[in-house]
Amino acid sequence: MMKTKDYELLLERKGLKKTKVRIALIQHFMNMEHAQSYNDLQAALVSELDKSTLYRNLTSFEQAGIIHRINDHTGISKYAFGEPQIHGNEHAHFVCECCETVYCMEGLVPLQLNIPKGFKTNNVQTVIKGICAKC
Amino acid sequence: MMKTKDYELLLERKGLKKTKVRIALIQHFMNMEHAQSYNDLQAALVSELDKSTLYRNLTSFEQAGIIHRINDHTGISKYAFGEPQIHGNEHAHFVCECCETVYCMEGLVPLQLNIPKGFKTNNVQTVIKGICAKC
DNA sequence: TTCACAAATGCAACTTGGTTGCATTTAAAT
DNA sequence: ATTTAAATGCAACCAAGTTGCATTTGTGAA
Repeated sequence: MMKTKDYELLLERKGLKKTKVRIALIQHFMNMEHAQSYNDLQAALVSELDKSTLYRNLTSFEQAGIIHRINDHTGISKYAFGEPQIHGNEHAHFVCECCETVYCMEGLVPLQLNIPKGFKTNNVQTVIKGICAKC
Repeated sequence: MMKTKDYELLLERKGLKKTKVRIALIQHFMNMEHAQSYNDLQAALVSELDKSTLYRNLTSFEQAGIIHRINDHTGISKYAFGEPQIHGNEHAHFVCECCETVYCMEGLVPLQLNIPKGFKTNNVQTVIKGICAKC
């Protein structure tokens, strides 16, 4: 997929400084296929990363479109590589009720709702709960 | 719709004691057309209700199917009268990006996702963000 | 009606995800 | 090498929600 050093190009393109923390973070996101919580990240990035630094970088990355934030209805935000918009529509997320892993589901969400008059839809977010292939 | 004292029948039927707090709570839910946050409830139920009592009752009510909990992706749970299951499918929720009001949307959510092999879907929750009729 | 018991309440203390203010450090442009 | 704005780390903080425990209250049986 991505060549070595592509994360540096990514940071450059977004006008973000290439700091140690950011490079470690972005590499980790590229290696993980599942969404990561704050705790996942803190545990994975061995070198005791500061809480506020981590959260601030997650926010920067999200704003830059490097990662997207996922709310899996546990109240705890998770983050995954890539922008939420795929083909102009948001993708759905699958939350395993057993292992709590969050998967990004490719494929559009065809949705025909009867929204009442006067309501303007901006975006639709779908969370699917169930049991994943591993459980 | 509901006759006077129906909330008492509701509590009885669910095997819940008819306490002052519960009667006030359930009446409030019946009068409110929109989802209520902890703060909404605390502000509405004038008689300084205890935090843990309120949360515990919200949990009981949810388990009994009197109310349902809604996650509108702000990280703050909201609660609305009624069960989430309508015709065997969960209804969608509309969150106004302006006034933050959460509306329960009637009507099914027809959904055709390509869930990968080995994934078992239990339920689907949809949050629609946009601008409501009042804003 | 009263008695007894389980369940509900209220209080305080705690947990946790996330934020903020500020001094120090560092990336990178000149 | 110098400068400067942005990033980091630390501590203190905030808010949503939970827990343990003593007290009160609803309810069913005597």
